[in-house]
Amino acid sequence: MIERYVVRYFLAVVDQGNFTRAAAQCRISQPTLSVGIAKLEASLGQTLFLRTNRRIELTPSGTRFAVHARRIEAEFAAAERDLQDTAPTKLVRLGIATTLPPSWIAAALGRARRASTTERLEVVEGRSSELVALLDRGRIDAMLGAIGDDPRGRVLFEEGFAVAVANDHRLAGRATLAVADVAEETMIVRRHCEALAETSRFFTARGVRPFMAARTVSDDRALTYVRAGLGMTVMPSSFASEGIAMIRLTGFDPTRRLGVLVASDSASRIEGSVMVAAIEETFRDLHAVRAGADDLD
Amino acid sequence: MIERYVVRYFLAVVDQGNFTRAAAQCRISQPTLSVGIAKLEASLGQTLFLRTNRRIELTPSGTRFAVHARRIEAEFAAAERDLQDTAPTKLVRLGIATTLPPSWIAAALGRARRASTTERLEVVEGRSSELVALLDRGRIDAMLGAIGDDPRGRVLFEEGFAVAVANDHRLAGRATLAVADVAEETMIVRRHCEALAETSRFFTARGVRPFMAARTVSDDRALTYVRAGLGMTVMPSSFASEGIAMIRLTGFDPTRRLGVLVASDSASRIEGSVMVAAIEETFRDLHAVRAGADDLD
DNA sequence: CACATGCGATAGATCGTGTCTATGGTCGTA
DNA sequence: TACGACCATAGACACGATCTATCGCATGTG
Repeated sequence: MIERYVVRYFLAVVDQGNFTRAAAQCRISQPTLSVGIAKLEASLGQTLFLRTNRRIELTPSGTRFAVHARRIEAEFAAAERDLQDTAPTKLVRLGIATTLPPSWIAAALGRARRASTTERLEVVEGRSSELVALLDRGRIDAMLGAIGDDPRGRVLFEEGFAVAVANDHRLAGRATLAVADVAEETMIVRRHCEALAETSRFFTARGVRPFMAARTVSDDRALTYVRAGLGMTVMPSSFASEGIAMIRLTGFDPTRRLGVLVASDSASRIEGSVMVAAIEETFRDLHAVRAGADDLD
Repeated sequence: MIERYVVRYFLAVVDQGNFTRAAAQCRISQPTLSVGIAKLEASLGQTLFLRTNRRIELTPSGTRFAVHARRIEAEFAAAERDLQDTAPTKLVRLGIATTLPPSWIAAALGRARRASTTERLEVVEGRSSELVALLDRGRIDAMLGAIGDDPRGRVLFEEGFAVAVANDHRLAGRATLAVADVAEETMIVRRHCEALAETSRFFTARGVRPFMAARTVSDDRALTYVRAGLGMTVMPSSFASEGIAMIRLTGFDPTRRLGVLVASDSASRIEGSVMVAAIEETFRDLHAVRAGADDLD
């Protein structure tokens, strides 16, 4: 009996023309997809793809099946859409970590709003660790932020940390910085930073103790200080912005894994959420753009 | 994400108007179906059925979903049919136990032949135990016969054993027989009978030792002997036939479970087989008819 | 030619979840 | 009041969808 998931695998291969990319699109591993297609072919008694080593080709049977597959998926989608429309407005309580760039959050929320009128979004701010606690207590349905290696989480991307200096700073042109370069510099402490502990350990281990000119829990404030020339600070690479140069510090490479975490008991409600999907998409896109522009991580 | 199997569950409920019967139709347990429907409703954010205690009713959303569900199933079916038609003729090597009534086998094979022209059937005869061995060695794809409590098997029905006597025998009119009734009778031994061991144990345990007038491995021969008045014999109830009366022997109630067993490695090839399905159907029907006509088991 | 790279298939282990049995709750009916 | 018909819930189990690791096979590239 053909199940829907293999139909999705099949269409992914048709769309991507390649098993590996198709697997990525379905968010499964390549072997899983391979097995799935094999199973489909077995239960139809037909070969659907010709695997020449350079590219995948549809067999005649494959082409024929593609028509049905498209209709099947379309019909599922139609059913979901149709029923979704009349579903009572559902509330998604989303926690968003304050350590995400505000511009990204703005973009994501805007896109989420445009994505659906049948869902209401309720945003709760907080540090990632606080949000996880809220999630466990059932106060929010999902969270977006640093998720560490929590097995329940889905990673959207991973990013490194770098030193933010003002564009007119004497070190602004440098591609990388050594510890010695910053030893005599003035720094600003972002007290809420996920990598704060690791940062101070990094410096003390190397016998370096820069002067701390300010301590803040606001990223905006920290960036303002940097732009004003008060000092430099360590931030996630994604905070790159106007008037600021992000420079990698050699030997210092903690990373944070940004992604979503869904409360197990609200999983079914969140699953089909267009808004959450839109938000995830936005973050992935934004990261892709940034990663293309410079490659700090 | 709605999977196909829940759509099938949904349609079964719509068709049967009742969770319990729907579960039976899907060959799953009632709780499984309950959970499945609940899952479907959750992921659509809609109640699909009104469970009043006496009957199940579709909600408006349910009615709407039913339209899509029907289309989805139709499309899956169309895909399977479409591709099946051009699939290379597939060979189903089916083992059939000799302890099944020949008339049933004839009916089943006839219906199987009419069911499909894209499958070829190769029949191997043998005792159930021999067929299991062939199955394990990969020499046949499936077998039909007594399957005991093999967990791999699907039971079609269960039947008891009874004493076959000629219609003109002095005991022919009796509803049941006691051990004493047959103590002085002449019996015919069906050496290949699944219940042979149990039968002799039954008699010896009661200190009864009927005269054995013949030993045979052919059911036809045994029936002929019985009709000819040579003696009586113990057979599965399904062997009831013209000129023979089947009488239950009180205190003697071994049963045999008739069903199909599919080789695990050819499961995918057999799964969609129209012929195997037709054969199963035939046996179920025949058993139902017989069970309705008389109730020996 | 040797080596690297990209891609799909296979094998074995793991884990999620579909399925089961057992049981409870709620109506109707005798 | 007891019983039967029916669906929901809970906990256990088992299968299979999925994963990681690895192989084999082509095709480039120095």
